[in-house]
Amino acid sequence: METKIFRNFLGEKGLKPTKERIAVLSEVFSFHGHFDPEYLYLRIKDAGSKASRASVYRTLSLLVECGLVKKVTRTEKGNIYEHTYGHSHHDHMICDACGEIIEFYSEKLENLQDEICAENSFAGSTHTLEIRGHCKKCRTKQS
Amino acid sequence: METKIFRNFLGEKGLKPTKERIAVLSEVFSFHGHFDPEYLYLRIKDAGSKASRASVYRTLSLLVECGLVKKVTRTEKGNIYEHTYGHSHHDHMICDACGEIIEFYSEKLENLQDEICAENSFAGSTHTLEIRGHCKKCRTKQS
DNA sequence: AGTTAAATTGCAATTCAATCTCAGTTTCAG
DNA sequence: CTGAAACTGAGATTGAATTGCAATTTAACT
Repeated sequence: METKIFRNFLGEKGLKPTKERIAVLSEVFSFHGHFDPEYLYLRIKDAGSKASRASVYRTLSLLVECGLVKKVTRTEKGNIYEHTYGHSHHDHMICDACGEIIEFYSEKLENLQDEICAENSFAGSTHTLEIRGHCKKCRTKQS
Repeated sequence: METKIFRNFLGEKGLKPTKERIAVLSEVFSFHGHFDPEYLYLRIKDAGSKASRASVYRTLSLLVECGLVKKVTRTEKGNIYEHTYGHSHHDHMICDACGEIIEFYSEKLENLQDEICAENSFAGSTHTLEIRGHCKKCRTKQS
């Protein structure tokens, strides 16, 4: 399914579904969780496919452009991505103590953000909300 | 006031309030708005003070560490900062076309986030919300 | 004021993610 | 099949950020 979407996207842009691009695509969807370009590059090699770092970067941009992948955040070590197809939108809470990442979703929150965008004549397309603090476990451990 | 806070912070860490550090500090608080390290470096030069790029970067880290300055976001062109002392909490909308940064604050949004934290037994301390899209100007320009 | 150890600076070198260049390769429409 | 256009990989390049280091500055203590 992802493949179909990607091939469609490429077709519409006059781009070609090369082995390298498909290798990147399949690897991105072969696991769950966050990743950075280098990690992905190594996984692709490991999987026996081949695609240079340059191709990984180039393909990643395409995947983001067609909405199959999202750039989650930028760290001091580079960009972090996650695949989004088949996963609904969510935001993150990150525990400063143990690093646990809790995903959450709130319809109300989404609507409120739309309202705020409208108030500012801003056409919002994506957002990132990251709440930092302490998770239940670490809260009690503290006291 | 900022100066007092910063001097205190330096004192506690056994660091020295050098001309360069103070020059960076004053320049940061001499204007309102967002900035990147290079822009700050040029402003300092312009103001007749002197501090190398290295010192600007090093001092900026200290200012973030002591809470007077906040790293707002990371763009493809580098980090963006803002001074926080004397400014209340707000979130950002960033235009993908022209890079404009719009600040906003919503009481409702804050409350809603508190609710969501409570639902997840999470003790939230800070958050970052960044909405990306197109600002009014770039919206109309597009069509 | 003078001395000295520790902190600091600036420059240049370095790092590292990301992008670009370009010659050789692959794709696919006709 | 064939050729034009699209792609690729390797290495060069970019640019923000960091670091090493010799020279300089700071400030605590005489």
